[in-house]
Amino acid sequence: MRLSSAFLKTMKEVPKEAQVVSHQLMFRAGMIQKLASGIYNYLPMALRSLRKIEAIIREELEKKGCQEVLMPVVQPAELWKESGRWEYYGAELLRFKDRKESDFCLGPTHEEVITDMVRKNLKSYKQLPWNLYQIQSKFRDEIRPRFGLMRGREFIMKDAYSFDESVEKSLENYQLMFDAYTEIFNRCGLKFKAVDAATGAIGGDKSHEFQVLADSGEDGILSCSHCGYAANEEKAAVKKVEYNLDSAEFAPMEEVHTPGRKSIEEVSDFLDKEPRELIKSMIYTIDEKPALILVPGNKEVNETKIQSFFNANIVALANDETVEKITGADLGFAGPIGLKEKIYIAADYRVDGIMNMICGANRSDYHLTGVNIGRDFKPDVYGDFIHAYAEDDCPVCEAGTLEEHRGIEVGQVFYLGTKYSEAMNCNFLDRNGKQTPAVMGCYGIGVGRTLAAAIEQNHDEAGIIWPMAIAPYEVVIMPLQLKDENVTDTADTLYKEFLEAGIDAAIDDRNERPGFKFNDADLIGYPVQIIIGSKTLAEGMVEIKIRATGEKMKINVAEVQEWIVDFKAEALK
RNA sequence: CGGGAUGUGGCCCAGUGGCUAGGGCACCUGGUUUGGGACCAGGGGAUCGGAGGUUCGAAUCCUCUCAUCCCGACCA
Repeated sequence: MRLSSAFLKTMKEVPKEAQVVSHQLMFRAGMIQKLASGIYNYLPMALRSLRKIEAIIREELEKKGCQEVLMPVVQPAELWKESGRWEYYGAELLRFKDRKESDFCLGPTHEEVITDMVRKNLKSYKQLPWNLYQIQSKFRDEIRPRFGLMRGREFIMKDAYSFDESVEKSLENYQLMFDAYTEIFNRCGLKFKAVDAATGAIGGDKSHEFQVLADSGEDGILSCSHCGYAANEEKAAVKKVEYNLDSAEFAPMEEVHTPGRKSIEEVSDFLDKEPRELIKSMIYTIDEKPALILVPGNKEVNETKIQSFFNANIVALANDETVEKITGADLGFAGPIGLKEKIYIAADYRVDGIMNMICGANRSDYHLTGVNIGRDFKPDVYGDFIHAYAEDDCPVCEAGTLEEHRGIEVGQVFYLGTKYSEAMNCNFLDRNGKQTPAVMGCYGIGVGRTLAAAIEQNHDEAGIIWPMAIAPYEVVIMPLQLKDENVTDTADTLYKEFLEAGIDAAIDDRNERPGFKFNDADLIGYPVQIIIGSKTLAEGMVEIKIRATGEKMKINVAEVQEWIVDFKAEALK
């Protein structure tokens, strides 16, 4: 590319709306332009990098036997009604009607469409496995788009869907994709962690996220200091046995007057007890059915864990009216004993270890003390319902504690099971001639977010520092004195040689002063700058600057091409 | 959706009742420059987010509205 005619405008100043580094640098380097909130034009520099990421994705997926397809952005409501998601996907799904008043939506993801596509072709187990992917624009009407390409509304995503005849085969596919993702992000030059993850609205019950480590990341990751355990903080398990207050014996259960004391702090202060001796009793609505969740008073309820434990679509705190109806008391005095309505009681494992606990009495201004599981009540089920935090003990090994990092989720793999294939009758004849739903997995990579994450992880005060594999151009040739024909001729010759040698080269032939070109080159972040100046060239040399290290060297003109080919090969290893 | 803030040329900002709305960056022309975002001179570009109102007079005050950003809730 000759920069003199490039569609490129760099900026010294940052638009004030750009808050994170990747957003600022992409603006300044002339890579993106905002069209509306969370909706961007990708300019040539950005698109070149995006295409390179896509090429890496395609290569690695094809290696694993995936096949590329392309599905529509516009999807009919019927399919979404069939899967049940038309109702509960919520406002993030952008819906509209066509001229015949039929309902449509812009695809935020493609489980419905692919399942429909596959069921029309799938007859026999002999056809499987299939793993189909596409790279395409998605639209999600995010409540609060932010941080440029990190959380846009329209964004480029690679989504893949696997179909297998059995759970075992599906999990094999899951592992193949896990491995492919590891390759892909390694090749993109990113430092990342694969972590246990919650499944959210996609459904299913096994998932990993690929998190690029960066302080600006929106996700918290907890990983063990000792073993390999790592999980999204919303999913991170908590070690099972933690509390055993070890009281000598059961105390009698008594009702105590606690006027106006509602919160854990208020009650524990008032009764002069530790928060961990109290039981936090929260009434949740889980897919519209109320349930009581019990956790130790010093812990926080984790709604994500409740959602996956109950395999629920929607989990929310019950409204005040519901709580008062169920407890027969004001808000703040709920407990497991004496509820006016019989509802499901789910207790965190750690509640089991607490003796002579304190909880709400289901009577306004009263709490119960000396409550004991077994004698006074019994939960319907136990589970892990609390938030994990940094410095908690590792749930897996004996030695480690959890450490927190920030991460940018660039990819996620899900084992789905038969959630969609059953809802949408995506069946095949198995080895015994029986109709069986296909076992599915789905796998996403945010392509634009990967680009943004790469910048978050690779930049300095001057600008972007592209990893070689995803740089828009691998090298920029910078003739400094355009009036010196020796300089311009040498630059042109090298430029042609580079292109012939398969090097992505740009030539900065703009009539600008050297300082301007240096700053632009640093900002745009070409991995290598070839600087051609009259004085050095008179000695038959050109100067090379390596962006990542700042290292500069002089090299004979005749050796430049070989050098750059070698340097690129080394960088891509 | 709750809280906070901001809309003045492509970008950053000044102007908070009074003349023809200013500066810097960017852009165009001419000249001088040419190894880390040059300098001088000239020039083009704005119905001050939009609508309504108050006023002799509104970018400035009031009402409504739209858009954008931040925090939260929410979210593969």
